[in-house]
Amino acid sequence: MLQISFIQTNADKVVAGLEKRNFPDAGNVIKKVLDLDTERRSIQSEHDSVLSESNGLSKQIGMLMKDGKREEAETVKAKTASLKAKSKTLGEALSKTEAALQSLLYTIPNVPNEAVPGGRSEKDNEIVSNHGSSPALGADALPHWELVKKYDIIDFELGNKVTGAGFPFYKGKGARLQRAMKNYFLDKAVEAGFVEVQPPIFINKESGLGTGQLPDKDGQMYHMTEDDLYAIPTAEVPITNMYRDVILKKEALPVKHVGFTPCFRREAGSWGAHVRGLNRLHQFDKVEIVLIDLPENSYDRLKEMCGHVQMLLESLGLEYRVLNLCGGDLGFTAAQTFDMEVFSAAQDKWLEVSSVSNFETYQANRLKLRYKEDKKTTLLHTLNGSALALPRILAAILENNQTPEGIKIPDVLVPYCGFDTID
RNA sequence: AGAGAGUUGGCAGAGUGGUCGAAUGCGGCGGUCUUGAAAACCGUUGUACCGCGAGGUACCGGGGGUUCGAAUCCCUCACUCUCUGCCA
Repeated sequence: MLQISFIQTNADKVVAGLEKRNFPDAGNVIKKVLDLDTERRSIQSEHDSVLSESNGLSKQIGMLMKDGKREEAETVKAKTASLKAKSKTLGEALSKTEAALQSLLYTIPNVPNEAVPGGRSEKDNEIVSNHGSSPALGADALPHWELVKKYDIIDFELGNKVTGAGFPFYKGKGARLQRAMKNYFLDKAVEAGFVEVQPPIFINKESGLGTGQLPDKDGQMYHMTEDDLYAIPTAEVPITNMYRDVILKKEALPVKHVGFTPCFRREAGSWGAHVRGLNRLHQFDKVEIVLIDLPENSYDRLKEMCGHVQMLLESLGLEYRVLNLCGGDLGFTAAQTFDMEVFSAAQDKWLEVSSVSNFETYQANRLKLRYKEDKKTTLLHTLNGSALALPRILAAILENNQTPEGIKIPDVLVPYCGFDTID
């Protein structure tokens, strides 16, 4: 969430930023925040001074008891009653105000970076660049959901039977190709200096709050009520939360991690005819890169991470484009996001395969992730990106590389697969 | 899952109702000494909030309670360890 100190000194900037996101009634919401904060401070001052007085009396009582002056102690004790009542009232008022401020802050998204274009929806995203090209497919070209049937490499019906829609089975060369991509993506990230981790795929409430999935996206995660755990929607959550309540030494920066996990998304309300096959799933595999660094470096790091993702896409020979997300399409916690979309030729569609974001201090403030220098602690910047999400890459490879002889596996994956054609 | 024992500052580890935000040791930082280093010695060393400041408040696993006063007593939850059970 946003830092209250930042809002205090940059109220206009915050309001303007929120308006760029089309956040409703930004001016009034920010005013409410500032009012609550003023109230909080005045209550705390008063509360603290009552506590201070009461602490003083308690100490007096202690000393009197020690000296055996029991009666004098009783006299002082009588004085504490009114203070106690006062401190109780003030304490309750303080918690109430703090809670109100906190929950209001939780509803406020991050302020977009200046380079984020204005706009309402994905239609307004800025296309930064186009790369590569897709093959001209014949009229008989099949979309991937037909191809996977033809070669029997993914079984959606079986998934329906065993679990439900959006939980496919990968079979034979389909499963092996998934495994190949996973290993290839992990190896490339490790080469780029990301330290591999294999995190838990369930997380607790604190972690959900730390990276901002809670309370904002409560309904989008699978929730196991028996143990009050959530299935992760992305490895970002457990990996970034490794650093919750951590004060890093400056020398430890940048922190770079990569992890492979399945990701679980309920996708409530976003199901429909336009999301066929692998385009949208409840469970999918993803390799995620996470980076933590000093505020002054974070936008350079964002570029580096985008560069890494682009290198992967180029090595796979896929046509892709880079989008600078507009304010209206930006995720709740992000200050700036670049999406990478690959062209899936047979369905004639761009598929988002990576989303690389800088959260600036928004997550760090919730996580209490800081670094220390000369006795001063400062919030760090967190970033993450997909590198990459597997199913949509698979969809594009299947469609773009289909030939009469079968589906050609990109050269870089052949050593990982052990075969060069799916036929 | 059952029984028992625990959870204290970066780490180790005292502290069982009152000047305890917390002894001591180690580590870290600064200094003295040294050609340099080590050793020794001296000093310093948590986080957040409020306050212009002086200073104040809170935090001893989380939450709640008893009390004028809680690291210390009570309740509750989580986690760790030991034994038993179960299990990839």
